[in-house]
Order: sequence, then C-alpha cells, then structure tokens
Amino acid sequence: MADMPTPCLAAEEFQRRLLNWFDQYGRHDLPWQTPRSAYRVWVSEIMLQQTQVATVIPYFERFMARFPTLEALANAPQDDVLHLWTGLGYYARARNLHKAAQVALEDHDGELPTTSVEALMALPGIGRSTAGAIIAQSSDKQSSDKQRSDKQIPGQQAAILDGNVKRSMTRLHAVSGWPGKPAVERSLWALAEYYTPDTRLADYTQAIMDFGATLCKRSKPHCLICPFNDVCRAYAQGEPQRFPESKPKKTLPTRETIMLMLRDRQGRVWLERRPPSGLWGGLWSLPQFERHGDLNDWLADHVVAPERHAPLVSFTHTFSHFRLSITPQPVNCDRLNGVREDGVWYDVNDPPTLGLAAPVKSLLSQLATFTLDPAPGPSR
DNA sequence: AAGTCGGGGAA
DNA sequence: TTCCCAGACTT
Repeated sequence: MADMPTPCLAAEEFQRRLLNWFDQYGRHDLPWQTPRSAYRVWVSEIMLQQTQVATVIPYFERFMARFPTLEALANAPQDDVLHLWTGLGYYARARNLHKAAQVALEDHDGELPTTSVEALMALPGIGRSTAGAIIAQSSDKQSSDKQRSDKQIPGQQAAILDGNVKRSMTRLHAVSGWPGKPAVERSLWALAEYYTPDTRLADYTQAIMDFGATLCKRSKPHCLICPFNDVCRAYAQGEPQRFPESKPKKTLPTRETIMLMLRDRQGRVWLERRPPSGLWGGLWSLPQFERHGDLNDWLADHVVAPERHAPLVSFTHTFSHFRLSITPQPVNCDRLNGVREDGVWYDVNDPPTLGLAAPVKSLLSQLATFTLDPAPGPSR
C-alpha cells in the first residue's frame, strides 16, 4: 500500500457513515438482490460490466427465466445464450459466462467457487472487481438477517473497484489522473481495500455502489447532503465534478461495409455465423463486403439468378473504437448454388433462436414490414 | 501500456 | 455531439 493516498477518514468511521447512509437511502430492491444467490449475483455482475443498471434489468429477467440455474445455463446451446444477449453488447461476456458455467459444472460440482477471489478469477470473464463483488454479495445475507449463512466465511474481505468506487475515491481524495491508467488504478485499489470491512461486507459493497450511482453521480453530485462533505477533498476544492479526469480522447476511424440482404422467394434472409471470437463473435450476421466487386464475385459464385435492387440508405453504427458505415444491399434470388453449412435462411415471421448484432436485428425488423411485397427493396 | 470489445442512456 | 456505464482480456 505504499502508493495509497492519505485516507480522508479512518476506515471504521468511513464504514459507519456509509452504512448509516445505505440503511436509509440505499437500493434494496434490485432484481438480483431477491432472491439472492451466487449464480444470480454472478450473472448480474457480468451483465453490469460497462452497462447501466436500467439497461440490464430486462435482460436479467429474461435470462433468469430461460436459465434459472447454473446447470441450465451450462447445458444450453451457445446460440440460446447469445440470443438473450442480443443488443446488450460485449458478447465475449456471454461466451465467457457460458464457458464458465460449464467449467463450474465440471470442476466445482455445479457451483461457483465462491471460496476465494483467486478461484473466481480463474473463470473466464471474472476479473478482480467482479470476483470481489461476487464474494462480497454471497458472503453474508442482508444486514437484517441475524442468523448467518453456513457458507459465510467470517472475516473474509473482498474489495471491488467499479466505476462508482473509482469516481467516489477520486473525489474524496482528489486523486488526479485518468483512472484507466495503471498507476492511478493501483492507488484506487489501495483505497478500496483500505475502506472495505470484513463485517457487513455485502451491505458495504452494495452501499459504495449505491453511493456512487445515486449521490456521488458523474454530473450534479448531491454534495450538500453527502455524509462525507466535511472531509471530501474535491468538494473542498470547489469543483467535485472535475474528478475523475476523463479518458484522453482520440478521433474514431470510420470503416465501410456492404451488408447483403439476400432474400429467397419466400422472403427469407440469408445469414452467416461470425467467427467464434472478435467483433460480434458467435453472432449471426448478413454477409459483409468491403467493396461492390467482392459482393458481385460472391453472388456469381454462390447464388442462382440474383436480382439486384437499389441499395438502401446507408447508416452509421458506432463502436467504442471505430465507426462503421453500413450500406444495405437487397438482392433477390431463387436459391443458393449448392448446400452451405455456415449459414441459415432466416424467416422474419418465424425467427430462429440465435444471436444477432444490433444493426442486423434492426435491418431484419425493418424488412418484416414489407416482406409481403412481390418486388421488395425500395430504393432511396 | 495500449488496443479490443457494444450498445445505449444522459447531458 | 460527447462521455461513460457494477471491466476483462489480448497484444
């Protein structure tokens, strides 16, 4: 802990103030809190990585209805898992979650190894913070429960460092530098570890997240009613929202792609599976081409009697690190030339269970509106 | 240490 | 528009 900033309060006093605030103002009715189980906490934590609570809730409910247990998840086809992840993004989370469930079923008797942070981190998709969150939330029950769970390991301490904790800690201690930088992150971890208690661990963990999410917000923090405003160094400096420093910005490059909307006489659309890792890994997508020449070659090779229509209007899909300009190209045909195992005819009116990239899903749903036209492909 | 990996909510 | 969200993983 050599690089830990001077704490703004003694750990015990910090915990006392935070838990007192939590008992009165914390969130106690999130879907993964009742009923609480290691499996439900785990799934929620994975979904919540880089994703807002309000976005996650409907996905979480659907996921739990389809996969109520770790075993149900482990035994499901990957297409089913990605289907329920469609639109949530960061699909490696779903692939890793699925894989980790299978590992837990094989190696840990069908349960999450919540005995240690290290055991959890050995599973794909679980890093240090997510491991800490799972340990914390399955280590003891609600504060109101007087009797403790048998599985609780007394005195176990597991810290988290999510966006909420990073924001709170940088403000309370006026930590400069972007938290994504390893040196800054190290000092934030040190603070997080310092304040984390070994009693009421679940409540403390939920409390520090609720504090960041509802009081010490990114913009317009409620400093006047904050239980720490007497010791907060950012507040003392007068501009708490100046912390944390923002990520250095760089201009996003733009890539172009043509998406082939190949339809047969029944109005079905040809989809192909993406490679198992990388962008949109494991999802199904329209065939993509960088240039019209490549598209023409593909049609000549694989399609019997293609009828090209005018391209649809292009649109831009933005990723974290680049923009993708998409030009949809409708083509009608009788059938494919030969049998292909790497694709499927997607019936919009009877959609199969599989994962779709968001812009592909959007295009397919638009298609449904004029699927009965004898000569589809309105030009613009 | 920097890049990859989504999509959407909010200002 | 821009920022960033209960981050992890690869290079």
